Amino acid sequence: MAVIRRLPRYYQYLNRLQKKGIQKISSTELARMMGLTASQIRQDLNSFGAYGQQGYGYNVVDLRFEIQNLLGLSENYNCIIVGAGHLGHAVSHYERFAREGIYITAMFDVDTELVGKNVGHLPVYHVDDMGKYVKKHKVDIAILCVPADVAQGISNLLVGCGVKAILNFSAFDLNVPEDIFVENINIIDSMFTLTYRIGEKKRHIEEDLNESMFEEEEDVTTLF
Amino acid sequence: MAVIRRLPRYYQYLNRLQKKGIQKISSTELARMMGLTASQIRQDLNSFGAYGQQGYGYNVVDLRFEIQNLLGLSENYNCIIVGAGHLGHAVSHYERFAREGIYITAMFDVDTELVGKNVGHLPVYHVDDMGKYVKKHKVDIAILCVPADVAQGISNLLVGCGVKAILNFSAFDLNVPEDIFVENINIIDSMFTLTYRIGEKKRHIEEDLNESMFEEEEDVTTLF
DNA sequence: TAGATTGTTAATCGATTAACAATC
DNA sequence: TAGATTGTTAATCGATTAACAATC
Repeated sequence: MAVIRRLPRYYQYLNRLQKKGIQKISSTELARMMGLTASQIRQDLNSFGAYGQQGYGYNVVDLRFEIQNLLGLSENYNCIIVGAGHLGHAVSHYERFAREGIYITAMFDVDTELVGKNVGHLPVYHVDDMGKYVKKHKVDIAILCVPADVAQGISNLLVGCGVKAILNFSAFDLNVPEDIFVENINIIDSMFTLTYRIGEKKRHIEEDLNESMFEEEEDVTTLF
Repeated sequence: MAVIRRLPRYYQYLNRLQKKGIQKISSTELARMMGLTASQIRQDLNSFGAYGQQGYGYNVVDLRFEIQNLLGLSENYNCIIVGAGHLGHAVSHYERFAREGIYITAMFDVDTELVGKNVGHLPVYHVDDMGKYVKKHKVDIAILCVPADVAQGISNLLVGCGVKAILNFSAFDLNVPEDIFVENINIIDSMFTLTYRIGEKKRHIEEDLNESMFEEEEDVTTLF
């Protein structure tokens, strides 16, 4: 799992290298670029198959292609956004998804102000019609942009009608059967790791200050 | 670091328990709720200080308060959003931040259509005025909602004028001095871990099919 | 062939889990 | 006191790093 979470980043960097027209890359060079160790990169890539060539390095185009395959990006995916609020709205504008074969085809909401209208190029339907839509269009992935208090209910609906995976932006830990994949993006929690680190740094500085004050005191006693 | 990433979740669950009026919680019970082991919870909490009481468990109110402090949430933070596009717009509507003392006070963009206007209750200023604003208002945290190709440039500006931490929504790995904290939220990458898992499952199913076909063949040979 | 760099094994490190003594 | 549950040490597990033989 630790390796899998690095795969999209490998893919990102290889895309850029390819765009720059760079043909080969060594684990050492890629490590330097990505802030990893060369050893880890070789270990990671090798765990999926020997994509490199001794004495040469990795062929950028080939490796990019292999990782694209590993990430399942040679397939197409149907996708919906549930929750047509600001966040759903924002995600609907990510053009990158379509370029990787991930097609967002509709949005769902309960707000009658929104239902029937279009958000960007996407139609907004009522959540009541979601089950039928998901089955008819064989939706693979749902992007959940609803408030925490309705997230579990919506999730149950989605699972019930055959969605395979959920990208969950709600601040609620969904309970799903183990064959359904959930990826959580929790903006609040991410922010809290920042406030933690700012606070921790502050505590350290205060500690150091106290220590140096203590040292001064010791110096004073030494005087007597 | 692994523990720190769990802290916001502990905080979340303890908030809910407190709201429900539950007064004490054992590591076993909390573990069940959160899908962790009781051992891990005791280890985690103990690494910050002995907040529990043997034979009783953890006092919900006290523990919640301790974790709130650990997360630095007894302090206030000034925060800006850079990039007044859909995503910046969406984040500006997160009311939870203000309730935890994280005050978003302004947005910045280069789009002259947006500059001077208001997005929600937030004024949108030009990025050229960002440095002055950050210094004047002692901005601690910047939420970066800009395209990948300008992210590093904006990051340099922010670091240069004294921002302590960046919540980075751009699909670009920022290069910052080591005393600046960056938390990445990469929606595309998160999506790719889902497509990976869907693809992996598919591969497993195909494998199993091949195996059972192979077994059948063996059965046939046994017949002769 | 010599140089470079992978693939792979072994060593290290860190995080999780198990176990139980301490103690409320 | 007995029961419950933490705090803490030791054992296990997994992930990262180091090292080097294989080989292009």
